[in-house]
Amino acid sequence: MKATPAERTKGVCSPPSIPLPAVRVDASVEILKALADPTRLQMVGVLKRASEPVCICDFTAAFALSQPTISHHVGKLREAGLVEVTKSGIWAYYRLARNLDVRTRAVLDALV
Amino acid sequence: MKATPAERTKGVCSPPSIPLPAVRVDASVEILKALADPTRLQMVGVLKRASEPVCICDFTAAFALSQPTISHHVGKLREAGLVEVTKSGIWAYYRLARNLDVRTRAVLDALV
DNA sequence: GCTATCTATTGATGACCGTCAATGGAACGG
DNA sequence: CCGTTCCATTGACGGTCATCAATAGATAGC
Repeated sequence: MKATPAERTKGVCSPPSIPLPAVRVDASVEILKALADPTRLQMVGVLKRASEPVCICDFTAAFALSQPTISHHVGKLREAGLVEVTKSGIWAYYRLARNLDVRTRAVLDALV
Repeated sequence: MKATPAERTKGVCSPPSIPLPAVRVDASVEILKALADPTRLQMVGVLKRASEPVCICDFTAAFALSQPTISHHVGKLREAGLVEVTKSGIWAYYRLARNLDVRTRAVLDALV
C-alpha cells in the first residue's frame, strides 16, 4: 500500500511550499509573455542598443512582416510596460521604458 | 509628399540593424515561453529553493491542478532543458538542470 | 480641400496552449 | 497474480496568439 524509499508517507511526500507571492508571479509572467516572441525580443534588443528612439518604419523595414503585425507587436510591448512611444508628426518613435524595475532590467541584460 | 522633422528621408528612416543572432533569439524565446506560465514559474521557484529533488506528488498537492496538467507542465520545463528528472521506484523527482547556461541562470535569479 | 504617407484598428484565419477526463504503464505490497 | 499507487500519454475542448488584408485616422505638403 505504501513504499518509503526515504521517509515519505502517503500521497503528499513533503509539505508543499509556494514561496513566490502570486502578484509577483503574475507580473513576471506578463513580462515573460511579452518577451517570448522572436520579433518582440529582437525589437527590445534594437531598442536597448539604440541611442535614440526608433521609428516604427525602421521596424517595418527590418522585420519582413506586414505593417499591422509590426504595430501589433510594439503594442504588446507597450501594454507590458516595456516600451514608451512618442509621436512626432506622422512618425511614432519607440524607446525602452525608462522606469523598468530591477528584475525586468536584469532579464533584459541577460538576454538581449 | 515628405516631411523631415530630423533628417529622415523616404520610407526607411535609419538603416535597420538586427544585432542578435537568430539562433540565440530562438534559444531565448524557448526559455521565455517555458517560463511564461504562472504554474511553471512557481515550479521553477520551488525547485530553485529546494535542497533536494522534488517529487511530482508534491506539485500535485501544491498546485490545485489535475495530475495530467502537472505532468504536462513539468514536461514543458524538461523539453526546455530547465529541469532534470530522476526516477526512483514509483516516484519521479525533479530538480533544476545543473548545466544551465549563464543567461538562463541570470533570468532565474532575477525572477524566481 | 485633395493627395500622399505613416500608423493604428478591425476582422478573419490557422496554429498553438492550458486544462481536464479517461486510459495506459510501471513498480511495489500482499 | 492482484490490487494499489504514482506518473505519463491521449483525446477533446475552449481560449489565446501571430499573421495578414482591408480599412480608418492623423498629419504634412500641394
